[in-house]
Amino acid sequence: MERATRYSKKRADMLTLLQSTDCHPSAEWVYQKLKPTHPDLSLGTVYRNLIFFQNHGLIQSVGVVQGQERFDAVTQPHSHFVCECCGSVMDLPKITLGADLDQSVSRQYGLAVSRHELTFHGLCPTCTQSNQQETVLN
Amino acid sequence: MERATRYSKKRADMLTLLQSTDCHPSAEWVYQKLKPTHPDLSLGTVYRNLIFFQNHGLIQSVGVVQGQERFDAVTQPHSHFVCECCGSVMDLPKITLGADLDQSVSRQYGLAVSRHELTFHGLCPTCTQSNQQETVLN
DNA sequence: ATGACTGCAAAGACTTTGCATCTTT
DNA sequence: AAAGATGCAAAGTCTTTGCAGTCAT
Repeated sequence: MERATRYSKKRADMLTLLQSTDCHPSAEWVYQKLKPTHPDLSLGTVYRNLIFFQNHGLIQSVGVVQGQERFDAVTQPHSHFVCECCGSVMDLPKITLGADLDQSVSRQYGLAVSRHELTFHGLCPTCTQSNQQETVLN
Repeated sequence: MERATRYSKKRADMLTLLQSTDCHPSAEWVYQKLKPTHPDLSLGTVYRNLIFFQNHGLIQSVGVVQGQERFDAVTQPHSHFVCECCGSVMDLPKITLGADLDQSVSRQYGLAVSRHELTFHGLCPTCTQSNQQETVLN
């Protein structure tokens, strides 16, 4: 038995918002962005709809960055870069590994692989620059 | 100015423990394992030492799985598999991408890449089996 | 009318932190 | 003796959840 799903303006706007940004939002970010147009929005609703979208395959978790879970509405395969300093997450669309890798791992290790995630860590241009300035100043 | 570091039996035992397991422990796991030999151990100390080890390059975070941060004392490059059902994390030593990939991303995107992480998601053999049993029973 | 969706606030889970005490050097 | 390491408990952050009211169908 599936649970029926009904229309909700807030949910609809939330999905549109998620699909129109590439910043890999956190719950808090979504909440703040929607607050102006939906003054009575609740953070609980944001969390509940994030779970809803995940269950329906509309978004995926990109993982937890600096304590906050981040999400991505892009379903095409691509990699991510996470800045260890400011926590920004960016897409690396050119870097892909191919879905056959999942099958290869499945076979080699006897696992039921459903997806993979390739994430690079380091410093974004902005943070690299401010780190250098710090070095000069000290 | 660096802060001096002094010997501590608890810290030493904690590192040994981390280095002698491949289960990618959480803070809680470490705490429970050390409790028998260190009855007065505090969870705060575990967290503080995990940060200490990270700062000294002795362990790395594998990310947050089902709400808990997991760590790895293996420094050689390798990939991971995370079971979405039970949260177990296993090494995939045969699957590596080569460090030149980091440099390639650095050049292509103008980022200071320090490392990458390749993680596969799916169901481990145990959970695959119990899921099938459920299906049969329903 | 039914049942899904939401706001609100409380509760939960994990992690961090302040302070007094103990330990290493 | 000085300064790092720890225990304990309180506080902090992010997320989940129960319940009553609201809204879509």
